[in-house]
Amino acid sequence: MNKEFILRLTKYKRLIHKLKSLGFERVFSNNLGDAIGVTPALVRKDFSTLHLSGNKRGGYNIDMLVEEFDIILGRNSPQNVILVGCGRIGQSLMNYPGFVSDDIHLVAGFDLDPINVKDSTSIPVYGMDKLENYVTENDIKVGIIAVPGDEASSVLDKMVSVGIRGVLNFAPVELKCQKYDCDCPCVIQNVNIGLELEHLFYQVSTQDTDFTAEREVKDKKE
Amino acid sequence: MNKEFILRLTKYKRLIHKLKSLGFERVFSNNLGDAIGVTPALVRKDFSTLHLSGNKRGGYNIDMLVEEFDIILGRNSPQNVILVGCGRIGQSLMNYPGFVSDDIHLVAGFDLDPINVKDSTSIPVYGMDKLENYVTENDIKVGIIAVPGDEASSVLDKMVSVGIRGVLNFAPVELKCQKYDCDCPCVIQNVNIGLELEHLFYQVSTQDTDFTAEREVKDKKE
DNA sequence: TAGATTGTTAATCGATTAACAATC
DNA sequence: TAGATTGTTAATCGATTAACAATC
Repeated sequence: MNKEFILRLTKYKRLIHKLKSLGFERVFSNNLGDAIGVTPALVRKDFSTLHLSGNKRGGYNIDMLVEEFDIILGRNSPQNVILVGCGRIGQSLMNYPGFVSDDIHLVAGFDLDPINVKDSTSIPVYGMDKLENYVTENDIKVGIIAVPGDEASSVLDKMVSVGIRGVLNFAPVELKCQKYDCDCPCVIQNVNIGLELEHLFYQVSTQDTDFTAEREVKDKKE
Repeated sequence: MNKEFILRLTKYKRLIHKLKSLGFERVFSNNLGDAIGVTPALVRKDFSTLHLSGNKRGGYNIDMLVEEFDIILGRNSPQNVILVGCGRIGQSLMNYPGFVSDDIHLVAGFDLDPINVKDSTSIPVYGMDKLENYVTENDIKVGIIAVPGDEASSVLDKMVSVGIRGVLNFAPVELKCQKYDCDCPCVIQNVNIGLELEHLFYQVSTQDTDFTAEREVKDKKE
């Protein structure tokens, strides 16, 4: 539900997998908290919310956690993703090494431009007309958009209409799913590189300068 | 300070620029709130925090807002960024169209591998040995990391040591600035594509299924 | 047993919102 | 003036944390 909460889940899961590979058999809430940067109380609260229980003295069983987190995070169903837009950004995603280690499979690419429709990599690239069939036949739920900004919105509509429920958008426009409004059946995550950089510039410029000082002055007044 | 707050600032700024280009001369807190999806009260609070004041009946002056936001977000100093790692991801960033529209200038690339050191695009690519000189001479504060995961950490150290204060990391490892600990002089923003996709899978899988239901049952008990 | 750790409740904290006096 | 909008205070809300009883 909550974004921070989901982020923690993913971190727990990764950490737990690492601990298991190191041979740990149990772990305490304070270890987990230290490692992901939260208080032990929050770890226990989160686990309690997820109905994961530990032993009053022995902490949490690693094997149980691994198993439960795989269920919670849907790791037992295949993590298949398609990509729409196989230009430069799309092509680098097809070669992104992070997917392999995360057990996410980029299974197919789609593109309007026939120039990009080729099997230059190990991932097949089809024309947009094949999208609907592929998605329904392979029960794909998540897709990546890597098309130019002006095509992004219509590509999104198309994807939603064929059944995609989650979208990671790299096009430099902020996409929202408007069709079904609030009750939108598609989750969209925008990765806006320009926006991220603007954040950074702002943070760097205010890191140790007047703005912080101004706020402190203001805070003291209160 | 607050991440949400900074995100809003960037949204305000973009919106205000758009409104100015449409010929608006003033705008009200409720217009701004509607457009960026927050309450008018929060808009007024934010503006108040930033010492931006409006007229009791005439709203906020667009020209004033444009000018002030450019100052607040550091838009009057050049938004120059360097890139370390000019492999596939790096190269697609060099061609990323979002930078142009955001007025961010990717001014140079650096790479360890001499194969990537060439001027294939309009942006020059240097060897890593040139990094320090370039950064100091051009007073660069922000950089992008697009190297393989196992090189990311040492590249970060190098960048921080030559004076980079903000980093956008595309390597599939979560980077933290450890050297100076909490008092870290470098802000790091990790763009972890695998993590984003995992979020999506999780959200899609729980969108309308048991987990939400379970929580609701639990909430009712309370 | 004594010590340690969970699970949960109540307190805290911070961000957002509602409400309204001030005023253009 | 009457109406509309700001600026700010107090209330609300939700998430995090502290604390501690239960218990292994």
